[in-house]
This record gives sequence, structure tokens and C-alpha cells, in this order.
Amino acid sequence: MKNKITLKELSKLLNVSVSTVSKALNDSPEISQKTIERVKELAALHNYRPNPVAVNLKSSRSGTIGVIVPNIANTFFAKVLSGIEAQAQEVGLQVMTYISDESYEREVQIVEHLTAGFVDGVLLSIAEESQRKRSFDHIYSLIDYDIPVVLYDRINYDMPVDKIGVNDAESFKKVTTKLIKKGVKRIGLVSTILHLVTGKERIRGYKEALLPSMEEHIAASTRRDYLDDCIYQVLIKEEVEAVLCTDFESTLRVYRYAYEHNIRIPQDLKIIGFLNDDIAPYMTPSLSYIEQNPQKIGKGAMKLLHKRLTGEAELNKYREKIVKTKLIDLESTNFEL
Amino acid sequence: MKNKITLKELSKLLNVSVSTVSKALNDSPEISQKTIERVKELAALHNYRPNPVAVNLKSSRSGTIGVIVPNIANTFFAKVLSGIEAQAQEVGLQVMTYISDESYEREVQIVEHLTAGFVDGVLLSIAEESQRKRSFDHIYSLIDYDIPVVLYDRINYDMPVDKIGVNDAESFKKVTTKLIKKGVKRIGLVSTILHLVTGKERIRGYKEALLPSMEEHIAASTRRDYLDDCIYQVLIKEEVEAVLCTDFESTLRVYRYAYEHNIRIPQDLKIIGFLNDDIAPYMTPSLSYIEQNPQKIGKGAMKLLHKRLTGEAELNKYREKIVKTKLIDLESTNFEL
DNA sequence: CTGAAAGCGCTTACAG
DNA sequence: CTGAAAGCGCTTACAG
Repeated sequence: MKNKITLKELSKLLNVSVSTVSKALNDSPEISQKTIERVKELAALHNYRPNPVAVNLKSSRSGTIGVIVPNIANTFFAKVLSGIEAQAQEVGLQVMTYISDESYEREVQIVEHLTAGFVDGVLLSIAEESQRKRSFDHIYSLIDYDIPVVLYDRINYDMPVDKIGVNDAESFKKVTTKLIKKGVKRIGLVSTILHLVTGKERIRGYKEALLPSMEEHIAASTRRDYLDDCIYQVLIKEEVEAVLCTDFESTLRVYRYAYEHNIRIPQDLKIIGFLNDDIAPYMTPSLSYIEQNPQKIGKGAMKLLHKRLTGEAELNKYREKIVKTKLIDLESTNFEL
Repeated sequence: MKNKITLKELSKLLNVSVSTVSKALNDSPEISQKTIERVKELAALHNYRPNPVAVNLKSSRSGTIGVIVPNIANTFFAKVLSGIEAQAQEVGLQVMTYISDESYEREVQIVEHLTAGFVDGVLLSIAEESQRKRSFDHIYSLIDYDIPVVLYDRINYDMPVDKIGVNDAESFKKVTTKLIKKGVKRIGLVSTILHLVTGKERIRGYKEALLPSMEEHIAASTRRDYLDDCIYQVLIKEEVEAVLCTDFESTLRVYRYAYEHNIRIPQDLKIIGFLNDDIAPYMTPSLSYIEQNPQKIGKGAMKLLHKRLTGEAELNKYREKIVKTKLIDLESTNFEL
């Protein structure tokens, strides 16, 4: 039952004024070396640490940033968060976590709350529903309140804020091209995130890579039951030889489908997904995937925000950082064979 | 570029004192209805919200709780966090997230930091390394500082704090018994978390359920390469007919092993795992699993802490809540056939 | 080199 | 019913 000691109490014990103690602890040149030592010694003895709330009130900063995560059960976002936390830790900032659960309404609530002054800056990945509705007014309200915002992963390109994402289009373009070079003629794509920027971009990359002679084979839906029909159409009717999956769910659906219909991977069907290294290598067969480096995205986002907060970043000029992906070739394609 | 309006500014505009404004906004009975209305109207007009930092300083509370997560990339913990966040939201508390990455040193750092007064209470799941070392002094230091602690999932039973977990032992005991009743003779267990309380408890449950005539078949290791040898021993040499997996990794390892060695699931080998509903049903074949309800654990943990903070909880008497698990029977056992 | 005073934005006992 | 004053725990310009 230690009682936290305050500056005032320290000053009494030392028979000096509160101001002297405060300055001494902050190594002010105004204070004699002797006093500084005396003060610091006693402070250490009592394990004094300034009350962060009081410090914040003076500085009119909260020392805290808010992170809005659309869906924390998605390992990608969990890892981004861990990158953010690690980097925040490095620069001495606290992280408050808010989960929008992909809901527009919840996202609005959170933003509304944040504008009351809980945080100095916000890291945001836009909820699915907000993207579908194209409702972004609440995000602009953060900007109105002069709260720096960094968008991560799900980026709205028009907003006057810093952004960090992945080269979605390019990575799907590359991998499609690779399949074509390997002689694959009918390449399909499956997606459950067609309304997200990231999904759209990935689809765009795929389309751009297809040769004029090739047809698009796209199975895309957010509805589970309907998606299976689409998959049937693409895998069975249109007989694709390879399929790109834009996300976790579509990958698992395709695997299931192949399993249930005795489609052999990779002999009958090659699969490439956007997944994380903690699942893809363990699937049966192991999945070839595009690695996104979520930790790096998190760290990068935090770095961008920190530069804003410290004033290092140029005003009215916003950075757009891209974290490069990498194709990991495993059993579901087996290119190297 | 809105400037946040303060009480003082409001009071000037209204030609009343700061105290009157404050009281009016808080519906003090000291203030006349007329004034209250006048004040509230202007406050609403200017979208006034009290500076949370200032309020905290007065109340000497931070309105914030700290959550320490051992590994956020583990969906279980991610979902626990989402339950915590949802419940905190409900009672108007902020959540600061810290990730220990299973490291003792990091956990000590975090706790040290938290004792400076950033939070009113702490939700903690103990890092793997701390458990292995049995080093818990840092946790007791939170208690010394009068910061209420609630342990979740990974529980140290001796500590004088509230706890919430899962009926680990019982659930493995039950499922083992069920296998025995179905006529399975040789039942094995695979684990990569034998040094965690949760792992130990699950193993205990398994052992307790085995009949005197039955042998234990345990493959347990944290080392990947070595684990495969153990799995070989149990699956091939000792020819178990069913295997319980205590965690995500061991489940995936066993699936991989079966896949690589043409062991058919469930015909040759039945598998039951501790996993989440976002993966187990999509595996090929789908995995029978013990559902832990992580959201509920998170909410429960937050509720316990909230009761401490509000003083509803009895002093020196600590609750130990258990969230019940449920066996979900899918293709990897196919009991119902 | 040290200290008294003001102030960050609130709340609340007390006086009128 | 309203307001002046003190105070939460700090920091910092200013005086001495």
C-alpha cells in the first residue's frame, strides 16, 4: 500500500521549494549540481515518478495516440497493432485501442469520442461499412480538430493525411504475370472483400495483368452461400487452372471447396492467397501467399504519426508510404518443381 | 481548425462564473433550471466537452485501464481484447494496450510503467517466460501500488487478485472420457504449451480421464524439430487412434503430419483441438474443437475489474470466474456418424 | 542559484 | 441560487 509521493512531499522532505525540485528533476541549468543530486537521490529512494496526468494537463498533450482497428480477430490487424505498440513504446507514447468491428456507426462514435481530447493523434484503418457507404465526414472532423491522422492499410487516397499501405495492385499484377509465364491459361480470382479499397486494388492488378486474349474469371461476394455458387462457376464450369484469393476467408473457402470436390492442389488447381505466415505454411497443402509484413506497416504508421506530432513533417504535404509485399512459393503452386 | 472551448470561455460568454457553468453542466441541484438550460444550450452550440485530462487530474483517476496481452497475433487473445474493449466502452473506460510478446523483461517494463499512474487497473495474462521462470514479483508490485489486477486466461491461482479463465482441465477430461466411451483405446495428446498453466491444466484433465488400464501418449515440446519426433513416436510407433491438441500450433503440426504421411482423418486418426471458430470449421477436414468463448472472457475480466474500481467488490476476497467451454463436433472426429 | 506565483482545465466545499 | 477560492500535481516565466 505505497502511497505515490508527490513533488510537494519531496520538497518538504528536502526543505526546498517545489519549483526547485521540479527543475532539479528535469536537469534545469538553473539549479546547482549539488541540489540536483540531493533531489534525485531522494526521488529515487522514494521511487518518485511524475504524475502523468498532471504533466499532460500542463503540456496540453495526452501523450497518447488512438488506434482504430476494424477487426482485431484478423491476424493481419493484430500484427499491425503489435507493430504500432512496439514503435509507440520506442518513442514513449501510449496506445489506446478502439475496435470499430467494421461498423460505420461505431467508427463515428469512436471518432466523436476522440475529438474530446483523449489523444494527440489517430491511426485509422477505415471500417468496411464506411467504405461501402463512402461516408467519411467523421474522419474529416478529426482533421478539423487538428488531430493528426494516419491511414493504414485501407487507404482513401483523396484525404489530406499521411498514409501507409501495401502495393496491392502491383503484387497481384506481378503474381498473375508469373502464372501466365508459367503457362497457365485460365486464371481466376476469388474475393469476399470487393468493396474494400484493398480488395478493389488487388482485383485491378489481376485484371491489368491478364493478356488481351484471356478472360476474367471472378468469383466475388460477401455472402457465404452465394460465394460457393460463384466458386463453382469459376472452378468447375470455367475450369480455371489457378486462382488468386484476395483474403483469408476466400482462401479457406476455396480450400474447402477443393477438399469437398476432390480437386487436387496444385495438380488440378494452383492457389495463391493474401495470408499471414502463421497460417499459410501449415495449411494442407501449404499455401503460396503474398506476405504483407504487417508489423512493418504498424511501425511505419506510428513513425509517420510521430513525425506529425513532433512537427518534423511538412505541413499540408502528406506522405504515402508503401510497404512491399513478397510472394512466398509453397505447395499450392510449387513453381520451383 | 476548431479551437476546443473551455469552461472559462463559456463562462465569459454567459456572463456567469466558471463554477456556475461547471455545476450547471453537471446538473447540480444548486443551480436554477433556467441557468442550466442556458448553459447547456451554449455548450451544445460550441460542442463543449470537458477536457478529460483536467477531469482526471481532479479525480486523481485516469479513467483508463491497462491490458497486457502476451501475444496479440493469437486470435484467442485478439478476441479477448475485443471483449474487453466492448465492455470498457460500455462503462466509459479507456483501454490502453500493451503487448508483452511472452517476454518476462517486457512484462516487467510494462508493469513498472503502469505503476507510474497511467491506469486505474490492469488486466493481465501472464507471459510465457514469466510462467516458466515463476517470476511474479512485478505483478505483486502492482498490488503494492493498490492498482487492482484481474488475471485472465493464464491464471496463477495463489495471487490475491480476481481471476477469470476457462475450465481447462475439466474440458479435456470430458472430451477424453467421451472418446473412451466411443470405444477409442489409445488416446494421445500433443502440446507446445506444456509450461503454461493452461497447458498443464489441459494435460492434467486428459490424464485424469484415462482409465487405469490405459497408457499415456504425450508428445510435448516447444521446439519445432523435436516436436515432430514426438509426434512420430505417438502417432506412428504408439499408434494412437485419437489425439488431443492443447493449442493452435500443435493442431496444425498434427494436421501437417497426417497430410504428409497419408494418415486419414478421422478414419485413421481422430483429432480434437483448442481452437477458434474462425479457423477450425474451415480446415480440411474441419477440426472438432473446444470453443472457449474469448469475447466472454474479455467482457468478464473487464466486469470484474470494474467492480473493483467502483468498490462493489468485497475487499480481500477475490473472485475466480470460469467461462465454460463447449465441444464442437466436426469432421475430424465425426462422433455423430 | 532558489522560490513565490501563475496557470493548465476542471470540481467542490464554503460564503454570501 | 451564484461566485470566489482552493486545489488536483505539475511546469515555467519572473523576481530576488
